[in-house]
Amino acid sequence: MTQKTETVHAGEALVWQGDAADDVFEIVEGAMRICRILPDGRRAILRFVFAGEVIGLTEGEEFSFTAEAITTVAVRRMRRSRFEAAVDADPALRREHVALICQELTAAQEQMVLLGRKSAEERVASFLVAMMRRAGLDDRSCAAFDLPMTRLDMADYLGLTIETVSRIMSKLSRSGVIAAQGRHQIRGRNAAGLLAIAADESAPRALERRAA
Amino acid sequence: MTQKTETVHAGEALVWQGDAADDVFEIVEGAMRICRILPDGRRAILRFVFAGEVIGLTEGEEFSFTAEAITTVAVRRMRRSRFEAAVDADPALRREHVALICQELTAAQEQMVLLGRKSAEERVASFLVAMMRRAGLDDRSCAAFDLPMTRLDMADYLGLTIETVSRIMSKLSRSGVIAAQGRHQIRGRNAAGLLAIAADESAPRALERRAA
DNA sequence: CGATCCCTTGACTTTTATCAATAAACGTGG
DNA sequence: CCACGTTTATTGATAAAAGTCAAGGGATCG
Repeated sequence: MTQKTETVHAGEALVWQGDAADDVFEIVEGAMRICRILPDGRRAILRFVFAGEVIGLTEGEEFSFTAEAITTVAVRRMRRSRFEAAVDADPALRREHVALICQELTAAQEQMVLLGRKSAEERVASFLVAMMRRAGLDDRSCAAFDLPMTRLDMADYLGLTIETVSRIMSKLSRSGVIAAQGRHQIRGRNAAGLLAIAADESAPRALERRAA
Repeated sequence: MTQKTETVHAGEALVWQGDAADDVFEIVEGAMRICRILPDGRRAILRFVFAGEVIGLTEGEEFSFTAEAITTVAVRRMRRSRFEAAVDADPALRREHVALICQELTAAQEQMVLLGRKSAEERVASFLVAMMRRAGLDDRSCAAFDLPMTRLDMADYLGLTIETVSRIMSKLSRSGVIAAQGRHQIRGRNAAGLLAIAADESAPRALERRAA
């Protein structure tokens, strides 16, 4: 069961946009970024992938993105054909497969709201909240959590520039909402404050409900 | 086979964010918008849905969005439980189901790039190209196509304001790339020009390929 | 310990949003 | 079918937010 893993060093690519999508990968350890590049070089990061998550679930013939290691990464590689056959054969696996894709879609939708309608400060706060939760921290916790990616990665994920991200991180530190411990570790100091800044949807259903 | 359809009039909601997601809908005729609202009232449109497309494929317990009719819409309603059972029972249907979800995810990813990294003009041009293609028009065609949604809908979909959308539509008209025929119909006059403005990724793989 | 890379901060510019005033399209009823 | 009222869109002037350019400061890694 414990299959061998491959190592991808920080900064190296696991797959390139345009490569034949013959494999599916499970991240065993570390963090990766999923990028897409515009013709003139602008970069968008579609998502970050952490240990336990899967890359390549929904690809067609070719990968539509480049996947690069942020830290040293350990991955398990599976032949797509074998993977798909296994999923197809097992109803439980099938359900899990669909659930994973749906989760990815849900995350993408939240990101569209963030990119389309939130201010720079709200974007950074939302991102920090998401990272905090991913680390398994409670919304009231003040424990530290990692931010393995660079400011540039954050900027390309949040649709901002590195300078804007940096300024907002500084501002949040100054106002005591977070406390930076080096560049890649944050201690939440006031998670409620972060949450308030994030402007996250608590669905004001009543407000919208005018017509039947 | 030809089940009865329900009618949703322009401006009415088919489902509300927060409603129990007990049904799946197929749009038979017309166009809808899928919206999410932030607590302070800001609105994001996640996608537009046209005839032949399905709403509610990936929802959990509750709908995470509000679906409103842009034009008069005819929908076929299916009980989710029946729908899921049918999909689960038929391998071909299962594949189609997964393919549809993947398509939605692909669209969401392209939208993330648009919202995160494209200028206002590029966003509008990309949108017009997409609408042109959806209408079945060739990239060299100069036929007219419909834009059923309002400028506000476009703005909320593209992460812009109504004024910016309007200004850019005017600019594209002035420069002869499109020709407006009323508010809701566009004649492409120079699809290549639109395409060039759209800054769409033609994956410059070679450029990026530095490291092994 | 030194070199590099990444990040931070400041000054200034650009883009897009906001506010406000028309103007054009649409729908309704006469 | 036309006139009117309403809604939606356009345009202009101004403001705000974020981007760009540039200089320095801190981490981090051999």
